[in-house]
Amino acid sequence: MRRGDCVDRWNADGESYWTVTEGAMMFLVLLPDGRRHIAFFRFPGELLCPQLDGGFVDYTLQAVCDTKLCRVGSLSVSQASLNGAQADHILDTACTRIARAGLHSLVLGRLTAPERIATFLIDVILRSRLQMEDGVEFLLPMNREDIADYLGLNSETVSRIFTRLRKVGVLALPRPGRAILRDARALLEMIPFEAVEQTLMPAPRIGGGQGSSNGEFGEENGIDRPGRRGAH
Amino acid sequence: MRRGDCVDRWNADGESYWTVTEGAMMFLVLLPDGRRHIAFFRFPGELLCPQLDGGFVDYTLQAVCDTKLCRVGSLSVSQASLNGAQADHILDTACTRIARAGLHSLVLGRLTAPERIATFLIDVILRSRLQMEDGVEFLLPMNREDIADYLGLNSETVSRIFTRLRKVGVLALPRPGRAILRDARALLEMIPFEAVEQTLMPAPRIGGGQGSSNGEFGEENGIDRPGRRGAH
DNA sequence: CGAGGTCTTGAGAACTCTCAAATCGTGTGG
DNA sequence: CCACACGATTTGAGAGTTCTCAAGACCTCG
Repeated sequence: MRRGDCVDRWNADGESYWTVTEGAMMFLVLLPDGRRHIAFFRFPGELLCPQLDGGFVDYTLQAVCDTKLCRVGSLSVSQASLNGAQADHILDTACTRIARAGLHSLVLGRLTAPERIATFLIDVILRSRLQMEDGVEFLLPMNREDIADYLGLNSETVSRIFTRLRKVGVLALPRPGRAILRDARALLEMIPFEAVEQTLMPAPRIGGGQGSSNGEFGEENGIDRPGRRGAH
Repeated sequence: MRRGDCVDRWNADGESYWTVTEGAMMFLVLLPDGRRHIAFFRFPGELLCPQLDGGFVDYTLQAVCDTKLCRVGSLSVSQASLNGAQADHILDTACTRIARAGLHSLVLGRLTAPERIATFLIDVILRSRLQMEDGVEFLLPMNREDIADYLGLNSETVSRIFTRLRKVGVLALPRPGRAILRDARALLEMIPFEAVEQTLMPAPRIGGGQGSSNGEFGEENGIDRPGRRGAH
């Protein structure tokens, strides 16, 4: 798919789901008066599933850039049709999304524009399975307006902040769609969270798959208890 | 419990969950620099469950006012320990929360202060199982600051908008903690959504919820490519 | 090399916030 | 029962961040 191509209501039969293989997808909401809002981006490896993504009356799921999807299955997200491991995986994905969504509300409700951008960049890097280290290069396929609509800003503000980050030496933007982290520490210091990793990449919370640092997929499904989680 | 009382990390054993019986609870996040954020409120009948509510490193679950909780059980939210109906219910709750959270992101990211307040009030009324009709009286137990921290505003702004709503005859506030809807139509017209009920009160989407009347499911299929749809 | 779109930059406006003070309401103690 | 004290709410004035509108620069693609 190319930028702007849609997966229309993306559930032919109400049950299909996909993963992103390459590129990125965005979930776009358009208000009657034209305001635009992007509810989330999905990167390679992440699941697209109507039941776990929905909640809007009007939306489209669009490709951010050249993107490939892989149809995982036509699966009723219901206990009746899942085996235990599948059910736990679905449920864990759901919980991770609740966590992410809650964090995003905090970002939109309480962070300044620069803080939102910094949080966004760190999130992109971590979800790309990269380290927060100087020199890492990462994909940033969405344009300024997409980022703005995701962060509750406008594109000019996003642009100004990117410019500032470039001038301060935090970030380099060698070509569109691509970015290099130049000063990881400075970027981390821009955001008002302490436990960044745990905050942005919530650990699985269902069925005990505790070791995985991969927020989106808890491929483990043992049934032992991780005990109390979170910072105390 | 009285206002401010906490359910500390509310999962002694990591597995308990409750419902609110009376009053209201709020999920409070405090940033290191003192900024306050309320991720959600829970009203009577709604479920409190760490796995389905979490995602923050630091939070407290506090009573908004005099509140009673009822412990539903000590239940592992995992396929292994649930029967089919329970699992579907948990999963459906999770999906509803994803939906709500997505909507809340839109509210915080793209709505003006008066729109946020109007959306909030309508949400409170609908979740109290009341109709959007002139004259309905409803509980509004949270104070201005709580509302502000939930909506990404500050308490003075909330207060100003409430005052305006009172003067315009949309709302009456006979006593703290209680409100009367005077002009339902006017309140509805303040918000930029069309299908208010479906937007604010998402229908169940697990286990047969699919065929329902809202336009959420079951249209055409799969991936379409209407050329490029991103550019206007 | 030209066209179209994206990104950048600037100037002014708008909305919301901050700080401050007055008012209101409730609970307490005399 | 009344006075007082404390917290919550309201209101005002000014400041600040972000938005809007606009124009120019840049880049990619044909």
